[in-house]
Amino acid sequence: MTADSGDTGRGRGGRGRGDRQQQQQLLAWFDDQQRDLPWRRSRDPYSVLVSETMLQQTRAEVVAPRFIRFMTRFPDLETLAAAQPEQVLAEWSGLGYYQRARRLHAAVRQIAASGRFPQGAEQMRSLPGIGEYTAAAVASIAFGEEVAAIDGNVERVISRRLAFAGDPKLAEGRRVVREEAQRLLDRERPGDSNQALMELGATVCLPRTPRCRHCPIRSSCQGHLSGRPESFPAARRRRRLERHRWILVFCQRADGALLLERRSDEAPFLRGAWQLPTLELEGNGGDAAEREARSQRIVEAGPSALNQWLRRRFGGRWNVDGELASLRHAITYRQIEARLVAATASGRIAGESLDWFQLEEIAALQRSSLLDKALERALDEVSDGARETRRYGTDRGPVAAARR
DNA sequence: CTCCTGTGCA
DNA sequence: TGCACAGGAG
Repeated sequence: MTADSGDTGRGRGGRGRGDRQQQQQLLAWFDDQQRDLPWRRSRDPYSVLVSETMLQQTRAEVVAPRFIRFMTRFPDLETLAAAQPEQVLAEWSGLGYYQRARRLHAAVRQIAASGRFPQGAEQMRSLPGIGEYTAAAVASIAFGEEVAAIDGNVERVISRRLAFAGDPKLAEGRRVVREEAQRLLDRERPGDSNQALMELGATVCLPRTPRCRHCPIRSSCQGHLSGRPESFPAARRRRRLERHRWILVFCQRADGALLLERRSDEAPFLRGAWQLPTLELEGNGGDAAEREARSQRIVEAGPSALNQWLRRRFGGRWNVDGELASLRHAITYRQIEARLVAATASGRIAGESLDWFQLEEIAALQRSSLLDKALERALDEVSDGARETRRYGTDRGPVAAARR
């Protein structure tokens, strides 16, 4: 549903005249400049499915001879369906990603059993190994379905075309890219439109060095017009920040010794490091009891609940005196928001990974900089007076000194 | 969204 | 040796 009923605008999902012109320029370029690749000689859905599966993981030049071999050995869907998995894997050998070969085989067997190749992208999606991209590619190329096939190349081409500042992998970016890719589809030749965009990405709109002078649609490309096409797509955000909320317990004995806890060797990070006794309220650490504590929201229930939790975890009797400070600490993509509380303990404290240390001994331990940070803050707060400050001195203190 | 898979590259 | 990639799956 669209188009040229006199409107030049680009209402959402609609097509303006400019789109039509870009489509034609893109197709003309593709007709003229496309590489001669073996899978482009047939629109048979099975053949398209095989090539798309191979191309998911391997460059076209490498795939070309292997595709020919594969199609010689398994020329049609029924032949492949009848083959043993070992035969298929043997033919796939050297291409890697054997799980994909197994899924292709399983999908082909399902299709053969059903007696008919699924006619649309939507139906194909339910087959093993066929995701959004592959379904759209096969449906558009083999069946002329008007659906954009978005692979990494298309994502880059469109991001540049729009000078899109966001991350095309994220939900909003995916939507933006899909809508624009959809606009560039020619209704008569959606398969060629899709392939043209992918070809453009593979040969012209290259990741590092776009060759804009060779691009058939540069006149409408915002990235090109911006003068810095290579800066799109925007650098992908690093791994999503993991947020952790911890409570650090500062517990100092009358003789000045501090209670420390050694992190498990199986901890997701900071393995084996000594730290203040720590409650991990949020994050993926902690043992079973700790996860239970989280689920019961014990800490939100107040200090007495915290006392109980400490007793359960470490034994003895606990009394949380108050909050000393809150601090932030970042370790690569993990961000720790820590509340530092002071507590006193009495009775027998249990645990093999729990021990008392004099301040001078701490410097020799394996510890994270979070411990140092916390100790400085804690000693600072606790001293609360010139005499005490001189005694532990955050600047001259053994911990700070050892770190230098 | 987050994880996973092998591969290829730095 | 660790990370980026490129899709699919859960």
